[in-house]
Amino acid sequence: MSQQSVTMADVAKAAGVSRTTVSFVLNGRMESSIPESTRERINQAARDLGYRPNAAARTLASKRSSWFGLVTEIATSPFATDVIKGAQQAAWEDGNFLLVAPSDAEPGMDHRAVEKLLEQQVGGLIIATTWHREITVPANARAVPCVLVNCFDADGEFPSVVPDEIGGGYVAAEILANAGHTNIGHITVATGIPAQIGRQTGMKQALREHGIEQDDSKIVPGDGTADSGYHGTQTLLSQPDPPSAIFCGNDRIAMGAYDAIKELGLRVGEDISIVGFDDQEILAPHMRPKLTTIALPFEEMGLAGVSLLNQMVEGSPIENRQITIGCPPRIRSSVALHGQR
Amino acid sequence: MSQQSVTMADVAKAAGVSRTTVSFVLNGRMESSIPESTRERINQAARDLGYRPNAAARTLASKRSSWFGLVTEIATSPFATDVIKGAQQAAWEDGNFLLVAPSDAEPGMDHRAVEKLLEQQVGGLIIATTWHREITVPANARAVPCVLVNCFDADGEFPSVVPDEIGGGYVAAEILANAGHTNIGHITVATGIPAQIGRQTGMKQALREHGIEQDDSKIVPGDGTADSGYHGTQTLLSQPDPPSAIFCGNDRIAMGAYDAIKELGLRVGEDISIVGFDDQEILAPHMRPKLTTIALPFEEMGLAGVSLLNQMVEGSPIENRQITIGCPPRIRSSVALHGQR
DNA sequence: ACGATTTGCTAACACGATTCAGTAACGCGC
DNA sequence: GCGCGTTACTGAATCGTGTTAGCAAATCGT
Repeated sequence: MSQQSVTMADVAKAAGVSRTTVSFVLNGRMESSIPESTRERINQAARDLGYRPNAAARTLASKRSSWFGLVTEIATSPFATDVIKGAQQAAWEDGNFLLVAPSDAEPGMDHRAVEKLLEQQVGGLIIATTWHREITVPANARAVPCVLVNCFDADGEFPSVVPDEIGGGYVAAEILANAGHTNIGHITVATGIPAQIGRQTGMKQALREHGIEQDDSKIVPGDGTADSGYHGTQTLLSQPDPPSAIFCGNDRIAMGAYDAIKELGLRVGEDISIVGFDDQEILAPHMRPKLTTIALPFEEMGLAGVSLLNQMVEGSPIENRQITIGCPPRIRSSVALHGQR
Repeated sequence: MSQQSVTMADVAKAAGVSRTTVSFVLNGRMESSIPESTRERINQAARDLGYRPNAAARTLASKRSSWFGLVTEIATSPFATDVIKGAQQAAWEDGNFLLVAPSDAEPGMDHRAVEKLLEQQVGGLIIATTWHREITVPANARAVPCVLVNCFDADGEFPSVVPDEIGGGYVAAEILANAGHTNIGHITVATGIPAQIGRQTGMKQALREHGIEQDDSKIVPGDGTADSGYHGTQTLLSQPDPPSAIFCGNDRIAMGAYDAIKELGLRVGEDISIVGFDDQEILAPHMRPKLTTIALPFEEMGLAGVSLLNQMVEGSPIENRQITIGCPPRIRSSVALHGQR
């Protein structure tokens, strides 16, 4: 109906020049010598007619598209948002678009998603996961430059961007150590995944450097739920020498820990200090007291992924194929000074 | 480099037919009489060569694209995810794509976003917001069919999909009334927005039908934060005849309410019953006790939006321009029977 | 056995850009 | 007034597909 699309030819006619000239002017090709007067005339005509370039035609003719594909598990995640946001932002600034495809549910879905994206002529691919882990990349993803975000492949064939779990664990423990705590508990986020291994490694290192030794009984396995935090905390606090501080593997665990502590008649951030992990925005700043935690830099990871992809598409050499993004602490009110004075 | 794109012409040559025939077969045009044997030969050739259709060329030639544009505030929202997810799913099932553009930050951004999407030849637009409200639609959105999700325009020019706030408020109050509560408090989610007005209206209606009259002092204004829930609850419970149940305008308010109740030495779900609103997945099911709340149907709204858009694009008449999606209760453990026996 | 219909395909134009190769007009030095 | 370089453009091919119109051969009806 109102599909009265104005084409370059229309603009050309209106300005009294050829399509070629219009193309040069509108794309800002300066190497062709076209006087300011003509440029202005063409731009004016384009504006008057309400000219809107046809991206499909452009893609076809130039063999270069203005978008990247992002494959992610939309389903289970408040995190996906942040990755998308960061990637979106970076792409948008270069005039690029993000085509988001879901990789949920059945296996093989990701292969189909990549296939669909390739059909759309994406210039590059980002594959992102909601929790940090190893994945096997669908074979067809090799057709274009591809970057992994929050995940990695076994042989390191693909460049990847992951959070610095070790650094995060280190900072968490350091915060507690610096506050004077020497008896520190830890409830793990899960067992055997990069998040748990990294965070625990970082914690151990920080404690060692502060001359604190941590008994194995102070580390209790959790499963990422508030329930596991609740029970883990009960376990820790019922020991003969209960810790004065607990590093919780994630914010939900911290949430459960709060409940257990309060039920025992103790006060979080006074009697017992807590540090979480993830910095979930609808959780951590709203807990009482507000949770001190370590942020997972999803937005920055999405951003870094797109930057990396841009470099690859432009053919620049990649100096660093394994980018880790720092996990910055968010100091709030759940850690108390503990001390010997 | 590996851009060895296989075209229809290649498939045609391999199968020993013309390009036209390949196009017919691959698009499943049955009105042209082509024997099964030829079809099979062509399909085989396409598979062997790894043929992948070029969406840009297809869009250009057919003047119909396989994607919709979704404009949303990516930034501030765990909700955006769900809308995207629902829309994604619906679009995907019809072989369509969702092009997601951010409308954040500066005003005018949404206009630019729509412009960009139109350049990509989107066949329709969805404009979604993170909280239910009135918006002014960018003028250029009228170029293609356009549906509003979780928002609406002043004159109802555009079809919209919004949550049934009144129904949600009704159900929330009904849950409490049915449990035997007659003295019910309410902490509003904000002041003067559709969510507050609708939920409060629904609550009043339910209470009236149950023969319960609610004093104005039982309604305290909140601002959507946990803090306002905390203080609101203190206000309510320090009254001469404190309520036995509180309907919280959202889940974060409920979170604050929990803290206030526990601090007073009372037990949530036993001494005081709580109903929330939103059903934030990383919050409500993890609270202790698990929060009974009313869900905001973001995913369904995204889905409904795309369905509506599909109808419009196909030119079907729209029977219902103002779709409201129900807000279903999620019964958990924060409501206790209160009673006269 | 002959015209009419069906079957099985193909030629050719269109879509809206990009881009390479080329050219007409003009100024300028000598 | 001839050659040369610059300025200001334009023509035509190309990208990969959709789509209409039509053609040759096979089949059918009588």
